[in-house]
Amino acid sequence: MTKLDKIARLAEKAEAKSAKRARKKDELADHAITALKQLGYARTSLRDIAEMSGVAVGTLHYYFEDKVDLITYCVRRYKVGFVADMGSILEADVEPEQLADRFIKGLSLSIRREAETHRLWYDIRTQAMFDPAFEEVVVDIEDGLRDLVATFLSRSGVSPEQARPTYLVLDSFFRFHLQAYLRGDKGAPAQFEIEVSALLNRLV
Amino acid sequence: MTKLDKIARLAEKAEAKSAKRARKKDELADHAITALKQLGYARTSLRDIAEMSGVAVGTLHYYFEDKVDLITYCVRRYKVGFVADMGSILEADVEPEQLADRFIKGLSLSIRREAETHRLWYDIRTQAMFDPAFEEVVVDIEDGLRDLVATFLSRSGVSPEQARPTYLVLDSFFRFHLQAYLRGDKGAPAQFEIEVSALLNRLV
DNA sequence: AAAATTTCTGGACAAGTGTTCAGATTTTGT
DNA sequence: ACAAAATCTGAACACTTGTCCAGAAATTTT
Repeated sequence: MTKLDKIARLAEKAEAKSAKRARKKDELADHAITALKQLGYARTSLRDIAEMSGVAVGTLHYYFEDKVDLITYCVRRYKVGFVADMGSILEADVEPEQLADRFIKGLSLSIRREAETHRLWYDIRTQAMFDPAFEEVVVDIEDGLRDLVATFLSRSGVSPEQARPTYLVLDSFFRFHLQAYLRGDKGAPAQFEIEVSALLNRLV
Repeated sequence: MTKLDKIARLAEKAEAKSAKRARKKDELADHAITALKQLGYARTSLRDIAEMSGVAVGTLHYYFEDKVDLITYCVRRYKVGFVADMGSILEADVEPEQLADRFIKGLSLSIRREAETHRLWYDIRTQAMFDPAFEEVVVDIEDGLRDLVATFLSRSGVSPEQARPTYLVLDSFFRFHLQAYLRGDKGAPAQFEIEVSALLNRLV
């Protein structure tokens, strides 16, 4: 075995190790999200998360720097998943006329199915107004959402420079009907579809 | 002195007393707001507020039921003031063409001058997604804001049924540029004016 | 001036917070 | 099988939190 082989072997091992660590991190994050989405950032303690994850508090600090690190990791993880999900809708080979409809339906379905997770995003986004520690993750995610809208628009034949204002409008309606849904208004997602359709038809 | 006179006198006294109490409440609330807008809901303790107000913690509980009562009182108080301020702009006798411009300028000025107070509103609005105790005040205020937009639209000759969607759009841009402004982007209010003008011109 | 009421104080309390770390346990490498 | 390294534990620490309340101080009423 040459020296180069040894080095290659070691690098492989190191990578496998850090991959394992990353998997565990994600596993912990997933449990943390289930706690966070129920209570929100400020009300969720590390002990809540530890209990939910079935580990001791110390373990959390073994994988995450501190509470902020843990939470930003969680929010980033879930929001990346959301953007990917919505992105896959846009990738599907559908007529431009049906595209807007699919996109809107995907959003309203997400209100129904992931309402609690989305409110966590709004919680963190607001926290970022007070705590610079959350600025980076919020800007990153918001950029990702804008890009998502940009690809939607470009596939619908609309100038992509409309991406930011369109994202803001979509976000506003999304948030509003999410809020109504969380208050118990079961018709909110349907209402969201109607109102956003009307708006987008004017644009597209 | 008849019996009725006595009753009238007593009623007067009672009213004066409760008016004094109300004044003191407002005075405490104003101090509380200066603390809250700097730290946000979750990070502001009653001791912070007490120190800022120059009273002991016990005094706060003498005037307010609990922390939630104190905070909802504060938010309601400041937001009523904001709606009144913006409303007075709409009352001024100006041409419908200039009205939109004035309205938008009023909003962007408020980003500049009351950025920290507005972020407190967004903080409470988000808290309401987790804590039903904040639902009532949030719905009330959001109704007030929608009505404000409704009067603006009606004075601009636009159907008032557009009030809710228009409020949502305005709110979305307001929040976004407020966030940018708080991050240090001094040009955000001007950008807000440009983007919202473009949007409203299409509508009005 | 005395009594009654309102207003205010600040210490005490129990419960909770994030973080640390010595040591137990498990996994990995040889 | 042994040693080394990684993983995990949970008690301890130093603070902070909202709330309560006996009693002092100020104000109002008689």
